[in-house]
Amino acid sequence: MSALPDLDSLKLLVDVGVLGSLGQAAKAAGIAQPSASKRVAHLERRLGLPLVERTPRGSTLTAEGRMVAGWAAQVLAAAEELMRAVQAVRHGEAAHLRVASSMTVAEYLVPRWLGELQNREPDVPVGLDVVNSADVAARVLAEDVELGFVEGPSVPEGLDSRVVGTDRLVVVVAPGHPWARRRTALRGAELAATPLVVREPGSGTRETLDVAFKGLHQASPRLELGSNAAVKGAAQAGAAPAVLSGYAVEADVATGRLVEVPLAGVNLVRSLRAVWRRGRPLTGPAAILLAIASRP
Amino acid sequence: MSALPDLDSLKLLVDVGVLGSLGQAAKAAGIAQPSASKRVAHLERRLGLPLVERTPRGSTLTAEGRMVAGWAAQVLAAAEELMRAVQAVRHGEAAHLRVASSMTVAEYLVPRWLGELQNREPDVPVGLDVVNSADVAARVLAEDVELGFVEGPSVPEGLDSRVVGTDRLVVVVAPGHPWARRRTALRGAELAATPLVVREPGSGTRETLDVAFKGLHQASPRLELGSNAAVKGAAQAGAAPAVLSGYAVEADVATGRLVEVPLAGVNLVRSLRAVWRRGRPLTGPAAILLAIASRP
DNA sequence: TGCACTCATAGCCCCAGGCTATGGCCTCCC
DNA sequence: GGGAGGCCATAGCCTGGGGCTATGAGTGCA
Repeated sequence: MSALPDLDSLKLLVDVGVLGSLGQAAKAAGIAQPSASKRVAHLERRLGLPLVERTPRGSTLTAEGRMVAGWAAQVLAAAEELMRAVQAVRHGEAAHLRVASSMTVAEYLVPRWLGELQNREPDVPVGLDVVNSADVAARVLAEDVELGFVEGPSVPEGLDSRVVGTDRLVVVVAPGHPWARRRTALRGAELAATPLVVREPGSGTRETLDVAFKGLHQASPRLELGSNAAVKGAAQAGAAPAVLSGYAVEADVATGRLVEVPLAGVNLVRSLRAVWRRGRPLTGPAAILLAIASRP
Repeated sequence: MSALPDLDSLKLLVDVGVLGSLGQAAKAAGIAQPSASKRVAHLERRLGLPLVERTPRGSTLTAEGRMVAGWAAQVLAAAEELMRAVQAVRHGEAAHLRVASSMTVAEYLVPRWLGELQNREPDVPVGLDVVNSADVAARVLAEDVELGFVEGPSVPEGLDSRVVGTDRLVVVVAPGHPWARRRTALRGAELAATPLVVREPGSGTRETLDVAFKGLHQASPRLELGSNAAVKGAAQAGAAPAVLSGYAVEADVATGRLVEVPLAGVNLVRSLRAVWRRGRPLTGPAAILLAIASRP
């Protein structure tokens, strides 16, 4: 495990690239120029690459520096997404806009929408509750929150809704698992009869899966775990195939930590919906957020 | 700018979730238990959320903790991708497998492929050269590297190739720009006649653009910049519309920092190809990497 | 030739975060 | 009932990374 970099230093590097000098980047970071100088030098030592070309009239990134800055920007974007989501979770009380969401949507999509909302309306504090789908509906009905996001096809009575996306449950295995090399699509019956690593009963993911398996002979799960991360971990360790939201495994499949198994004959697509109280048209920030979420 | 979190602490949090106790997570991180205890407490204070439920027989994540751990996992994945890529760039000398790639592929796709290669063949040090497309071809021909990745349709003589993906140049503007609200697709002629923020001549991105504009009346660029990050920055600042690889702006569009403008009547799709010396079939790690990259 | 800008070095200082040692709490088992 | 063995938190010590200021060297411009 090759010690992780330090986000502040990465930010500094990116800023050097954008601003053209160590001193400017230091100012942007709120530190003195020599500190920035030292930090960047430290980063160069740690990565073992020359990153910055110093000249008496400014600094530019080396070829390596530009590459590293590109990757660093990705890391920073993810970190900012985290901070945004945390803000929203924390500001539950004082928020001008209150949103409730079930887990998958909250984890992978809501932070992005909130990011754009913040771009357009920087002054609106947003509160985010993450609960299960049934509770989302209850909160919207109780007018605890203006807007909710839920998974699954059923829209509880008393709510208006709009589809804002779709999620596909996928089957993933560790790269070493026999199914990783499978060329023929897996049939629903075979999947149902296999002991799987799955989310716990009551979660939206599990419910979708159980509905899809209705009528098939279904083996008991190999493991039931309470978070997407735990399920992924178990699957990576090779315990058994796992079934998870496509959003949750996107990055892992892209980087090869998990392999997606092709699937046929079983419908694991579910729509993601925004819901709000019927006959109570959305206004202000809630309307903007819905518009953002509805965009293709 | 709300101070960035610390990756080691995030890793610790994720590990607590997976391993079920602070002490275990501490051991995994190579630190003593009280240190981990303090770090996690510190993280909780900083984010303003209770993250961990401590009991005398272990610790589990709270609801908030599971959410934060989910986002943290995304950040950590991006950071690991960075470290992998840095390793590959640095190990240029001693590598058993040498790869050259042009910028866009190197920045957004190669680290992922290398990640999977490392999963399958942990002991192969990989060297990565990032140069422009012409140089990639030269290095492959000179047998400096076994495998190259280039953008664009032209395959230089003497090379075999396989398409491993496609990239689409997209037009993006700051959210405040008039085009951000445009409903009708932009025509090629209008785009060509607009002063744009673009990459420098000689870059693959610029070349593709110039080819697509051939025959149209073309305005001179508003700005020419040497990296995708710089172009994005200028576009975000509202300078002018920018044209960039879809991979480069994916995250920014998703989070609303940039808005993609629909485009019609001009072909900005280019294929990404793996190239190798003709008549020199790939073997060993190079063959595996090609197989990984070729996967849909 | 001075001024304005760049960056690096030197030297000081402080606290964040590491460590060990200890104690409370709970469960399991003898 | 009473260890034993997990868990965690607190206390107190110590070190080093990384902050700061002050300064000097290099370059370009007026």
